[in-house]
Amino acid sequence: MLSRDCFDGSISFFRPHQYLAREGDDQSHVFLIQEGWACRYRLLPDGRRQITALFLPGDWCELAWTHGEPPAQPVVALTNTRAMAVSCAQIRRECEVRPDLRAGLWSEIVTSIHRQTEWIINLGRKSAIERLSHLFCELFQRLRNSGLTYGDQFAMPLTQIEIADVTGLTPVHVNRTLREMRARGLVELQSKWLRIGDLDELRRIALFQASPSLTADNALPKVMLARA
Amino acid sequence: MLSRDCFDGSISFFRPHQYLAREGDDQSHVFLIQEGWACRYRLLPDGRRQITALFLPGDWCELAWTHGEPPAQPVVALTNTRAMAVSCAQIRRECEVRPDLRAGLWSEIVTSIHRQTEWIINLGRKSAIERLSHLFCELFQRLRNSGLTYGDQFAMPLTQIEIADVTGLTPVHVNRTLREMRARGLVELQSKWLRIGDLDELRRIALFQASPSLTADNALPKVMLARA
DNA sequence: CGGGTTATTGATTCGGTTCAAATCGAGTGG
DNA sequence: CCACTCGATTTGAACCGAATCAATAACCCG
Repeated sequence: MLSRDCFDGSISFFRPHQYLAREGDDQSHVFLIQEGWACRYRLLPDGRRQITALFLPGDWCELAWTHGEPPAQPVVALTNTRAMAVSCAQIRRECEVRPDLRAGLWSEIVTSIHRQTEWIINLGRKSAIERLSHLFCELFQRLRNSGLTYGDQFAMPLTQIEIADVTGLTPVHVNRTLREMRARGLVELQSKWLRIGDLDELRRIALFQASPSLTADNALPKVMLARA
Repeated sequence: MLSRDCFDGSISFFRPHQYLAREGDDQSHVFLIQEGWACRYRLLPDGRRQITALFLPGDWCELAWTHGEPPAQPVVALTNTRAMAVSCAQIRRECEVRPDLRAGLWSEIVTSIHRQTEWIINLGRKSAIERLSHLFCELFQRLRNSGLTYGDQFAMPLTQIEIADVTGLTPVHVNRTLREMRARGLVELQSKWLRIGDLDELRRIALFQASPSLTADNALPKVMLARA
């Protein structure tokens, strides 16, 4: 996993609600999340909010920035977060001479595109319970690939408000839907800890299809930057 | 514009509903769309459909495939389509020796990520009229950048059913919303031709923010592959 | 303890869906 | 030129999933 490898960069810490990047910032570095969760989002003028990506341990926070593109949206920590700041210039420099690194970064960005595509399907065509089921399947899979699940459970720091902002629902309806899911034995969510009651059924409801590259697990060429 | 440059590859033609790629295909080439529209989509078991990307003239159809990743979703032509098939192997080869090409492809993929992110916001948090307004703003901007608009009009081959599959609505409600938009003088859509009545108002309703890289227009490093 | 988020539940409303049917338009063939 | 078809568009009516409004309870942290 990415987070266990050695990279060159300084370690940064963030508190909940603290910005990793603001819209339009001149971002000279990207982050490799080591611990904690962060998200990027868009706030509409009237207060509606949509979270457009979740960053979990092992994720790169915004490879898009590496080539000079400024952040299109703010990125904010959801929990206490530890991340390594890696210089964009360094990444570009290393990429010049290391085809394997280029391939690895490419692969990471393709993965993030797949995830976004799934979110589009989720938001466009699924019911509330399908959306929540999908979200939990995705989180379980991502965290499991990073060794951050414990049996059928994992730490789930999102509030119901944040879950609503991911799934395009209202907090009230998230609450009701969670109650139903609990009643049906699908999942149990309490004190920031999520237990999967019935993974198969959850996947079925979510219409979840494990992405090929993730089932053939860790087949993804993993990105490494040698310590300078 | 991409479509006017010289690339190496054979020209393919597709009829509406014909596949450019199927899910999981071993895709040895990508397409540079020269004329016509295509889309990628997911079909849910019960028939619900969500279109997850639109490919217009000048677009690469699925740079994600270049590094061996098979298509995660089918891509189908929406109109008669002419496209150049460019070998993935050739792209990878050229990338090895041409940093400018790498940068160009990177920039293209970042643009597509931004578009996907906007769709997530659209589907997650916007009303029907806001979604349609956004879609039309996006199409207008993309086509204008390719010189395919004529004053305040452009060819819009999508049926209302397809518009529904893009915006996550039902065809019936798309129809009603279009009627309202027509009544308010925002847009007029007839016989596959769309006229923008009030672009400023349309943008305001859509909560549309022109992407920075697109307003600084054609500032994007344009991708070129020399004819071999 | 106290104040502020977060979670929960009820009542009501509403945007959008669903079902149904009529209309329109472009082909196609007689 | 007309009859016929088939898809796309348009409109109506009833319904429903989720939003909204409102109020309380639980929790967390300083």
